[in-house]
Amino acid sequence: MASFLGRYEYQLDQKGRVSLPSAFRRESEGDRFVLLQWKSPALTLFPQASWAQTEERLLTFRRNQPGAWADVLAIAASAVDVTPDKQGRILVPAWLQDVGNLKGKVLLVGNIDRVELWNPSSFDEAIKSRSYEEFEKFSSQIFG
Amino acid sequence: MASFLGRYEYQLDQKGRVSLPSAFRRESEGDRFVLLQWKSPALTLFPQASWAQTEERLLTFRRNQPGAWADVLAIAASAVDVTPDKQGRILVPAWLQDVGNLKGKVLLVGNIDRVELWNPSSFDEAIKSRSYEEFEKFSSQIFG
DNA sequence: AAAGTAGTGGGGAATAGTGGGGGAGACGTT
DNA sequence: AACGTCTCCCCCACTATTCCCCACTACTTT
Repeated sequence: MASFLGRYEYQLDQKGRVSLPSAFRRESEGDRFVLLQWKSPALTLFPQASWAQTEERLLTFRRNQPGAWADVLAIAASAVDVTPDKQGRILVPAWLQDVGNLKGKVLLVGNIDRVELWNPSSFDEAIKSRSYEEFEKFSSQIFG
Repeated sequence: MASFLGRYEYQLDQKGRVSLPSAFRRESEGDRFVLLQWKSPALTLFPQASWAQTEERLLTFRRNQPGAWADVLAIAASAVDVTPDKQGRILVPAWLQDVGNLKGKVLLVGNIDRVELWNPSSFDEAIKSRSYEEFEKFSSQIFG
């Protein structure tokens, strides 16, 4: 299974393309991904394989929890299929650049089974705003 | 299986045609669709294949819940077969434009196994009127 | 030092959306 | 039966976007 780790700060060019770090390309078998926003302001990139499972979950949700239809729709509407070009870049559609607040530098962050795209300063804030005590507890449970 | 994702804002021309996004055309094998309204004010477009299953469900419904005959009839009456023309556009009959409140710009939204046609501002309202807390719960169940 | 790998930039061909002319067929009227 | 109207669909033309490809640079590897 893919395991995406590390952070890479790359350029979003004028055509809306970013390079996918070659380490990430190597990790994922196949070159099909789904890019979407579900957690503002970051964008999330799933390899096709794990997206298929997510899609299943969305479908059962839509069927069993009719009240959630708008949430399912919002997620599907924010998503796109993407495939890297020969240079290993993916195209970020304009509307996702907007909601992700991306222009110029983009931070590509590995998150184990997925990749997140962040505006570098939003990422810093998100990381810094953690509680130190909580992190202590958390990390000792994981690594202790 | 087809997986329709993303949002596209296209023009409904004076003849009542809208382009089906090429991404959607690629997803669906075959070029036969069924367009109808079952959830106001949106219109829904099913690829032939998944419509066949829906039709089965309608039939068993009409058989097992005789009280629902009028609902089944209403749905069947609102539905049309549509096929894109050589330019990839579908024709939206006038009565569906009315009930869908479509004129000028139309938002075509992927909803996994189907495509929805929305008046852009109705869509925004529908999306914005969701509860933030509910979505938090929902999305952590899906993506957590 | 040469060769390979990786990120960045941009030209140009192919694809996709938009608008409208015009012909074929359905239908209703005379 | 002939005529007119309306609808639908094919075709052509124009424009914008997308994506394929080549080139340049920096850095690493051999």
